[in-house]
Order: sequence, then C-alpha cells, then structure tokens
Amino acid sequence: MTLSRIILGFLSIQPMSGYDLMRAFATSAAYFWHADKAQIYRTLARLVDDGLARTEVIAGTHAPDRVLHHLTDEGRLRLRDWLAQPGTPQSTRDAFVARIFFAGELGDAELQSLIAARVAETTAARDALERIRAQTPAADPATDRAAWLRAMTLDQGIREHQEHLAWLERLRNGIEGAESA
Amino acid sequence: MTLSRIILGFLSIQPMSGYDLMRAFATSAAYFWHADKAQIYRTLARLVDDGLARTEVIAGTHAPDRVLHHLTDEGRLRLRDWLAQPGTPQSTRDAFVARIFFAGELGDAELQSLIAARVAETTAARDALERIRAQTPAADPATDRAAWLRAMTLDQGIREHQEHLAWLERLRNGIEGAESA
DNA sequence: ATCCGCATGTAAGTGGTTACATGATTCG
DNA sequence: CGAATCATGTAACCACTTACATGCGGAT
Repeated sequence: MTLSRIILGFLSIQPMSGYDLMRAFATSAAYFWHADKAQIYRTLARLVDDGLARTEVIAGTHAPDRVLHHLTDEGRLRLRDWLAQPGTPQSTRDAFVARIFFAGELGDAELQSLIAARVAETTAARDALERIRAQTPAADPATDRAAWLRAMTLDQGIREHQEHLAWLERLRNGIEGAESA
Repeated sequence: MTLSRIILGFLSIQPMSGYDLMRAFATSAAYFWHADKAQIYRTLARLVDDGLARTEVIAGTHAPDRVLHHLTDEGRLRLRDWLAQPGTPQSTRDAFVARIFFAGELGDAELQSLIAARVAETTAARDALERIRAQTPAADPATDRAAWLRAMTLDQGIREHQEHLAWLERLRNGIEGAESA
C-alpha cells in the first residue's frame, strides 16, 4: 500500500519507467523507503490495472524500449487521499541495533569490527545523500514548497546518519575505555 | 531470520513465554524491532522444531498456563553466530517521511495537522523509552557490558526521537513562515 | 572479446499483517 | 456485571526478497 502511494508520488513529479523508479528508490528515496525491483514492476502493473497509472511505450532509438508510466486523474486523487491521511505509527526495524542490544557475549574485537563495518556503511550512505543535496538547488518554503519539503527530508536523512555515526563513536570509545581499565 | 535471532537474544537473558516476548517487543525492543504476536508464536514454534529452544509448561495457579521457552545449547550457538555476522545493510521504511517528501500539494492546515499527529506519536514513544530508562540502573562497560550495550541502544532511541521532534519543529516553523510571507 | 549499464520482467520462497477464536482473572 | 488484562493460538492474505532469465549498446 505505502509503496504504491510512493510510486504515485514519483509519477506525480514526472512520468517514469520501472527502471527510473529503481534509481529513484536507490537515491532520493533511500532515506525513507526501500523497494526491490521485483516489487516495483509488480506494483506498477497493479497501478495500471486499477486505473491509477497508464503506460506509454517509448521505442528505443539506440537503447531498449522504455515503458513510461503516467499518473491518471484517478491516481492523483488517490495520492492526495494518502498524503492527507494521518499515518499509522510506523514499525522500526534495524538489525544492527538489535545485534548491539544483545551483543554482551561478543568479544571486544568482534564488537569493534561490527561497529567499523557499520561506520563504513553509514558514512557511504550519508555521502550519497550529500552528493544528491549538492546537486539540488536551495529551496524556499514560500516559493516552491514541494522542493523545500524534499530538501527538508534529505537534510534530515543526512543529520540522522551523522547522529548515528556519533553514537557508533561513543560505543567504540566505551568499549576501548573498558578494555584499558 | 532476524526476528528468530532477536527472540533467541531475549531467551538468552531469561526464559520467556510468547506473551512475555510480546511485551518485550512492545517496550524494550520497540526502538529497533517490531513484531506481531502471530509472528512471535509462529517463530517460537519453529525454534522449538529446530531444536534452538525448548518449552516448559508452568501450570496456572490462579491464571492461564504459561509456556516458558528456554534457549538450548544449539540455540545459544546460533545466536552467537548471528551476533558476530556483519549485518546486511538494513532497509529503512518510514511512511511519514515519505508523505512529507511528496506533500507539496497539501494545504498548510493539512500539513500542520499531519505534523501535529506525528509530534504526539513521537513524544509518546520517547516518553515510553524514558520511563524504561528511569527503571534501569546505570551500567558501566567495564563491569556489565551486556547491560551497558542495552542502555546505549535505549539512549540512542531516545536521542533519535528527540532529533525527530526537532526536525518536526523546523518543518512547522518553515510552513508558518511561508504562510505569513 | 568482455564487461558494465540500461531495461525489462517471472517464479518461488519467506516474512509480516489482519482477522478470527477462546477462556480465565482482576478491578471498578 | 462489564471492561480490561493475561494468555494462548490459527487461517488467510498480502508484502517483500532472492534467484532466475533475457538482450542491447557502449566502452576498454
């Protein structure tokens, strides 16, 4: 359900192919939603079946055909309904934090190596978001609210990764301190 | 998979019934993992089938029977394997942030009411975590690392909720500023 | 020639949610 | 005496992941 509405959201910005959406989920949407390509193609097919999107085939000139998906009027209405709906409280799931919670029995070296791997992942994710932000013109809430809201979610994504890195650093220091004590 | 390992993690602290686990997921684990009761009972049954846990029925004296689940030696090994494994990068999913990302077409009032609802939710979640922390004795990494790691995840949960509230406040202010301009 | 990126999808399996079901105890 | 909480589970459905599958064009 949420995935289908997020796809409608992207189509409301511009018509997109399944592949375009894959890239959107891997980049701009990475901070708030993840979607697999199998899911994307399946969901697009359902949106077309339900009349919320329609397809337009662009013959490949020097590339494979692209199947562009346009939002229909019905689709735009449904998107709006979803946007205005107060969300059901979301369900957090983070396997790394779960590991740390139960990691009392692990040795110092194992813990530090888990943390180091996570630092690398988080840094890469933050840098990817920062690269997107660098390509995005500054936006003002009064003149272009849609762009401003997108910039605000991006900023928050970067900030959260930054906070997460600070936490990992505190963990690292705590373990080191205990080791030398 | 991750759910089954988290359950092993809880059983490694103490034997628990399905109901105990439900409460654990609703309280101490709320920050990093959510699990439905149907899932919990199904997964517990599978752990027993696979020999990673065993049951002990406690006859109810003035309450229904409880089925306590104990970790087996095999279960403890598998838990350790999972803990030491470098995690597959997790997949974020937050429907609220997704809404904000696409909410350009919503009116000020609708946006503010979405934000207000989220502030209420997040405040409640943060307060619930703070109540748990208040009941938890301070832990030191050198003396009781397991307790210290649990306290660190709890702290980080609280801090993230706090950060989220600060972001919601910036959103609120931006919308208000644009309105009056 | 070979690899990488573009572009599309299907099939099978696993994980997660919602609705259905039951019955005792405790508190107001 | 009614509602909430404790305690257990099942069935059906829906969402998500992983592996399989194909083929073109451009770069090295």
